Amino acid sequence: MQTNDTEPKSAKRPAGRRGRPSKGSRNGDTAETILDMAEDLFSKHGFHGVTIREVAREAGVDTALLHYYFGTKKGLFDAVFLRRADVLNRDRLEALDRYEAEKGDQMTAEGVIDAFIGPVLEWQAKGGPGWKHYCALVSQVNATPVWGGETMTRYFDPVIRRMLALMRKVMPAAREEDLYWAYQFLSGALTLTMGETGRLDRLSEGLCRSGDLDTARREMACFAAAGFRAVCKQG
Amino acid sequence: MQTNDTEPKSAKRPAGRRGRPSKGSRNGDTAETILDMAEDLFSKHGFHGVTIREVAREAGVDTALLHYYFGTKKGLFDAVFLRRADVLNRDRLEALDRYEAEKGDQMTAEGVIDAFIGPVLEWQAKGGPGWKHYCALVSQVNATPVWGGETMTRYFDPVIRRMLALMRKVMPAAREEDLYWAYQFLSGALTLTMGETGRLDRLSEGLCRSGDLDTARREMACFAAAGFRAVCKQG
DNA sequence: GTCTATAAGATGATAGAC
DNA sequence: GTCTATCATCTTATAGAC
Repeated sequence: MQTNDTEPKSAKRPAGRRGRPSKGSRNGDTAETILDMAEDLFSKHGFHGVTIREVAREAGVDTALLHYYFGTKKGLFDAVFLRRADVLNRDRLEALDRYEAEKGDQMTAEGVIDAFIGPVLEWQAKGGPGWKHYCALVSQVNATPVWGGETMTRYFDPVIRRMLALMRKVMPAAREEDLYWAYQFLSGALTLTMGETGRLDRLSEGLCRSGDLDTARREMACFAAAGFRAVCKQG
Repeated sequence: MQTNDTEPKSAKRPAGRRGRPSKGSRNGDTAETILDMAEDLFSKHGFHGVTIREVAREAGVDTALLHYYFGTKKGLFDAVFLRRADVLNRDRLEALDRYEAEKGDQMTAEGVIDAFIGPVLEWQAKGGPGWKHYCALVSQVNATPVWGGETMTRYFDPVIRRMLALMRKVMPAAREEDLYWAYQFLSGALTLTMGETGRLDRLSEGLCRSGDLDTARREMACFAAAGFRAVCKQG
């Protein structure tokens, strides 16, 4: 229905229960449409702020169908969260690997951070509305106590560990604690940017746009690289 | 009930409708107890994840009383959010003013940022559980689309503008866009830290603790100051 | 696969007694 | 101030027809 999400790579389809529909609604995949609508609504109102009736209405189906595909409301949410996590993880690991292979011991903090944040901001900018919604959802989950932290850990820790491994090569004398704190600040900067809340636009009275993700990427790499170096007493 | 919130300054009491209770429950201020419980629950589950019945039960009163004091559920939420915002804004403006008065044109980026984040992390560390809940709540609201951004703007913009004004004095040649982007990254770092989600603890396998706010303050000032300088091409 | 019908309970809010 | 009682609505979820 709105999944024009085929820019950097190609999406997966880990549907809640089945894979192939065949008839009925004129579009290709009903489960996918449900996920798109759920993604949109969850990203705007959070898990508790959305009812499965709203999702069903937006998707043009009955609530019973959501239960058929995803079991429970939580099952629907998890399916939404998982769908793009795989794509994101693959692209980010690939970007970090490629960067290391290219530069070897010529790597810089800027380069590592750019490889880490690049795929995210790329999808957010060019992946269509679905990806924008997904990024906003991740931004919210990251700020949700207890289960939000656990969810982020479960899905995204490997990429973060890979990034930190590269950063250790760039700054061999860095203390471990400093690296972790610096990562936390980068994480906050990235997830807030993924929210595109429009706060920056209002604050700067239109001078900056939250949606200008090329600028965000450049500025964030510069800001965070300097931050890493300072905190880790390097350069 | 749990408001041992008298460390840096003293709290205000902008109760929803009345000021003075007189009899009934053995504690001093019923409305304040309701606010404490609502603050706790909202900070853990978000606005939609909490029912006024739960708040009433935790506070040991009937739901009708919540409506008596705060009108609607949204009214209750706003009262929670406003209660400590005044205290926070006063302290932060004061800290920035004091820093400028002390240092004049000897100010540094580190110093400005420390004055900006100091009062927040101070309350979070030493203000008791109520302040911890409040900080986690702000962290979530900051990541909430549309109304979250508007809420943050409404309550906290003056402090931010004051901080940016001082930063302009420290770095007179900085471009405005760069200042705003740098602020956004600092904001993300600060609000994520205010969440104390425990994510850092898990990621670092216990090496760093989210609740170690003295370290957070020191590292954040160092990280963000270097970031500001780099992005604004100064120093 | 998709829908109708409905169970079984929770929700925000109000009127009015004390 | 505080509670009891209640309304009208909405909630997730399931059974079963087509």
